[in-house]
Amino acid sequence: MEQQAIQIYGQPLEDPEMFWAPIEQAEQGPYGFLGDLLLSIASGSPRGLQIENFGARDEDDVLILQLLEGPQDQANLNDWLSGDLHPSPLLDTNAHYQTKCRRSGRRGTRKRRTSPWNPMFFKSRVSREYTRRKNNSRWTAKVEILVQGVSKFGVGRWALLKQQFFETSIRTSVNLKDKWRNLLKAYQGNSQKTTQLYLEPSFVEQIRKLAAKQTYPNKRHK
DNA sequence: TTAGGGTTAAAC
DNA sequence: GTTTAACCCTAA
Repeated sequence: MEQQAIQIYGQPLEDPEMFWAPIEQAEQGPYGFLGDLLLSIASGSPRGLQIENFGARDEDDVLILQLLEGPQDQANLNDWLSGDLHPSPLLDTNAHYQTKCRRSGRRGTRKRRTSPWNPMFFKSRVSREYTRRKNNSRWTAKVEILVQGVSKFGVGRWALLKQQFFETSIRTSVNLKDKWRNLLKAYQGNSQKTTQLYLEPSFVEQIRKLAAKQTYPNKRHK
């Protein structure tokens, strides 16, 4: 089957797996953000376009906006990128970020790496760090669901947990596993004084009990 | 698919 | 400069 090359600002997109960029929401939320626009690409062709919410709303949920399946979708893609369908700060995301997305005060949702989505970027080689790493959105309320899932399925059943408890979440099964490991590091045994995430003491106790009952690491489940 | 070491950016 | 937590890599 023929594959239409994807173009952004007239530049052919090489072969990244994914790009992301912030998009503004029409009505201002706490951070003037609706979320991140993500373009998934597989084997040189667009596979999906979605919004990844974070900050302003539930940072874990993913809203699939549109699946890009046919050649006609290139037009839709261009509309999205040019801001015809949605206001987008793609041309100067850094300024956008600095002025609108900065949080002050103690700890909060982590900032994301500034989006590389601009013409300059596309003229040069696409680097791995920008295409692969989606860094640092903080876990918040969903930690409770993670613990609930672990208590139901046990430690190590991450794929099952993902399927049952985090179906629409951006968190992957590996993310869930990593988060559990971090929770244990933070709350198991020793001091809690350097822990960044505050959890209710009773909730911390719950984690400790689970950890004691079922130590990590655990043996593999196929 | 999971366990566990490694890497990174934010927080301190 | 050090620590924390999110994310990456990959053998088995």
